[in-house]
Amino acid sequence: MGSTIKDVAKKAGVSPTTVSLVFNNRESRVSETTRERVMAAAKELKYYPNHFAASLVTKRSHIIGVVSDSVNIFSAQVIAGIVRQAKLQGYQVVQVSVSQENGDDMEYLNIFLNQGIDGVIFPHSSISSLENLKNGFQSVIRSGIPAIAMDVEIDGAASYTDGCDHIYGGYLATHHLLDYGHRKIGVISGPKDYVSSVKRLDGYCKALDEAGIPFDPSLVYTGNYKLESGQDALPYLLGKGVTAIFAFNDMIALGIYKAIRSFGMSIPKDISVVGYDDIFISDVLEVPLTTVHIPIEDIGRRAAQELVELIEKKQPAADLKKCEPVLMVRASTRRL
Amino acid sequence: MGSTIKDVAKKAGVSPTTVSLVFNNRESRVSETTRERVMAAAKELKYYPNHFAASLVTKRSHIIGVVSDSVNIFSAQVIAGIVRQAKLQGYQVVQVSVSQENGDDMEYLNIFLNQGIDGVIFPHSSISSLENLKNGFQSVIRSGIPAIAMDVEIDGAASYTDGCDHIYGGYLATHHLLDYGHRKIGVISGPKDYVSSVKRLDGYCKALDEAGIPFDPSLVYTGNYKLESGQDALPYLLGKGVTAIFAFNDMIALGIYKAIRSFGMSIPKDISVVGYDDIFISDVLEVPLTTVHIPIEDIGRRAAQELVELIEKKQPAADLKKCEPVLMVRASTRRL
DNA sequence: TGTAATAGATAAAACGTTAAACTAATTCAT
DNA sequence: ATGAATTAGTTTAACGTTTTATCTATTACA
Repeated sequence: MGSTIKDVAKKAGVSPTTVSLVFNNRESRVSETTRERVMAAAKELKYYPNHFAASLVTKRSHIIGVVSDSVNIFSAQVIAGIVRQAKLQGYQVVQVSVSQENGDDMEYLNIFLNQGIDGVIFPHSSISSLENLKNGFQSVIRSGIPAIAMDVEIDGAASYTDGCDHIYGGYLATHHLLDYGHRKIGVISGPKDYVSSVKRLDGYCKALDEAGIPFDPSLVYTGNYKLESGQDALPYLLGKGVTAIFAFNDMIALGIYKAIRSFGMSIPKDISVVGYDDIFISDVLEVPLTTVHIPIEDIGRRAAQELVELIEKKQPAADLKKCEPVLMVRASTRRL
Repeated sequence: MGSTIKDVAKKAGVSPTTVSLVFNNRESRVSETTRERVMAAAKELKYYPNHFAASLVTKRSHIIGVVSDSVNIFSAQVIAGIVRQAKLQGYQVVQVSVSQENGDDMEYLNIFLNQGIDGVIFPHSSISSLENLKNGFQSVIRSGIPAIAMDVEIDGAASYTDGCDHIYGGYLATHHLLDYGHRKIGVISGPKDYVSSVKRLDGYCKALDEAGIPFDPSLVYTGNYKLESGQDALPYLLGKGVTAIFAFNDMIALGIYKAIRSFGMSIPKDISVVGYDDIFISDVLEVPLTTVHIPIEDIGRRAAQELVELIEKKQPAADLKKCEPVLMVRASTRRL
């Protein structure tokens, strides 16, 4: 189709290697004047490097994979961030879908890896089964490709937990409820292996501790970050006599909303609710949701940045400073 | 890294060409016995073809691009469908993000195209500015690469409108409201150039016509499929004295919800609302939204299928039969 | 029986790039 | 003035496929 490096070389009166050098910014190797000559020739011939050819020899594709078997409103935003950051750093993002149904998908993943992907991200809760996630991740690790599993720690490998201070986030939410006079505060968490969930719980405990309230494990319902968790947990927690609930993400909070309605009760009159994430939905509800805001897209960006670091420097990035969650007080919590 | 076609050839006692033949399913060219021998050798050596090398000579990458500058809950689902279907047909999907800010992004798009993408999809409302969408699309078309712009018709080119019968969908929604006794029914549409919007309006008119009610253009507010449209349009339509509103998507309906609340009014007491799309949110609201359900992911799948057809057969797919929207009657509409 | 057709396999030449090793010319330190 | 170091560039050989044309048996046919 287009013109090749040779055409440019000929036109500029240099060797193909020189053209290559120019396009790969090995500035030290080529003088300013030839550099300009080459660029001019390239522009005139509408030359764009053929990445496939380059990949063939460099063994580097500048492509990273995002593995998922489902998208939700949260992971979609994370992925958007990954895509954006990747582009900035000269990488393309391909979405590798592994459908949860059939088991041979990890085989598929392997094939995929062998096709020259530079690195892989398993974004936040985008694989519905933890078992699958771990298998997939381990399979990638074995293949020697840099990989990052967001939010899940897997045998201390190149895993990663997003750069947000979720202990603080959990603290904020809980502190707010305590401040409003609540003493029995229920929790609906995410899965136990999710770092985000563990940390939010830490923050919850910390706030409780500060207020001199003993931690009661029976007030913690282990959910799965999905709407159903909220629905299922509500009756249980109501039974425990809580006056407020800290939902570890907004989807769970929505589940509470849904369930509370079916009981003919209302928020925040009968119960106060705090969510987490601040997905756009929060302020669209009849009773706007009080929630902990985190920069979701940034989290994706960080992951991408981290991965590129891993790919190019062969080592984890010097830790970026964590971003601070901020509490958005809206209408779903009330003073006792 | 892995083994090459030559290793397999050696092990199987055949030439590399033969191995290639086997892996490209040129069944006619190789006997069953050698075929098996080759496969056995390949499996033993864990051989996977190197796509970059292949692409270099075939000029085909088996990669399709999805161009977007933003994701929303709807487009995310569409994209998920694209990814899934693409995988099924042996294609990978890369997300090309074009940020709305700077104009030289179409330049970026060009570079990208020259890197060997087989086809491109501009999914549903994933480019925020129509102008940008058209520019981008045209730029792709010029480059000669098969392209599909979902929902927008662009100079009769290889564009595409999703396989849903939106006229019928618009009819369903309107008919429902008429059935409930509403006579003045407002509309908040999507952008004028969106096929989905035009069709839904057609359906609206058809239903009105059937009921013997003249079409009143002043009851149609042109929105942009976003929440703000709903908020902005509500006062206007209320002023017109409508008793019901057909929002052309659920986001608009959410905007109505938000605005109505601020007026101290309520749904469906003061006004009936029908949405469109049935994004998951619909039944999570305090007043579950009556809406027209369409199979969003399928729409993505179809687009992918269509594109692959275009790529491989060089012609539009024989038209797949359109999918039927179905009305989900919930609580946001009431009998007058 | 001899020739034509066919099935099955292969050799060699691309595809467009980069890496490694090399050369020539210039600069620099002593 | 001499040799070492530096700068700017080139030559050559990969990288792992597919394609085209070619070759060799084998089978079919008259």
